[in-house]
Amino acid sequence: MKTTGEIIREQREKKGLLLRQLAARLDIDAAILSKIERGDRKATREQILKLADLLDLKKDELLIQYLSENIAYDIADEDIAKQALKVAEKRIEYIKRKRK
Amino acid sequence: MKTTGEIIREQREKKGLLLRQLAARLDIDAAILSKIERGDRKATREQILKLADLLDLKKDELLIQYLSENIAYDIADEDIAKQALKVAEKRIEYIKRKRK
DNA sequence: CTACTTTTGACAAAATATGTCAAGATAAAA
DNA sequence: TTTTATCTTGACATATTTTGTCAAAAGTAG
Repeated sequence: MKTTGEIIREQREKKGLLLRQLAARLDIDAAILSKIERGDRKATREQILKLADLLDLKKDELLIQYLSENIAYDIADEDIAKQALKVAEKRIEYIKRKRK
Repeated sequence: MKTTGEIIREQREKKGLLLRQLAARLDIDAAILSKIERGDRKATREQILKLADLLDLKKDELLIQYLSENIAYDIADEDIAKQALKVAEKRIEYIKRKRK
């Protein structure tokens, strides 16, 4: 299963971009982008959207990867992780229903 | 659907405890507990476990409520919330499989 | 070796989370 | 209705986490 960072690195290399070049466009130091690609640091939501744009990746797909990774990271250590996800799903349905 | 705060408040009242009393046992100001019960502030994971203990609630159940609420809060605004949850589930399975 | 890219770690700044306190709102008792 | 106790709210302080910079080390190709 690919990480968000791996997806980004692959696509950056496909485009022939250096860390330095892509980082400049993101307005951050190359060190951070390196860490993001390697999974040492999390990107921000804004950076993910910019990256999708700059690398011609589908925004929604990359965002799903990114969000799911954050969620998994938050609860993977919990024995009850799966149950928490199930309840979260119901909660979200509930919230969306209520908003209409 | 009940919030974690509502569950806590109900149980505190069932036990006949004042905010001040329960807060003291949690080692925080009553103001914070009030906010937690009303959904103004998030509890910490540690506080949730202590609360389950002090209020005779099942640790796992309260923790599931709490975690699911945090997850839902994080992504409820996203159109792709549900898809992110699905992928998160797969990711968690993947992580757990890998660990063994 | 040299020149270039990437990685790493120490540190700084910014943002967020967590808490205290005191004053205001609410409600029940006298 | 005044008094008393509880709860709520908002301003502020502190602590923790996140996000970033920089420079040196490590890796890679000519």
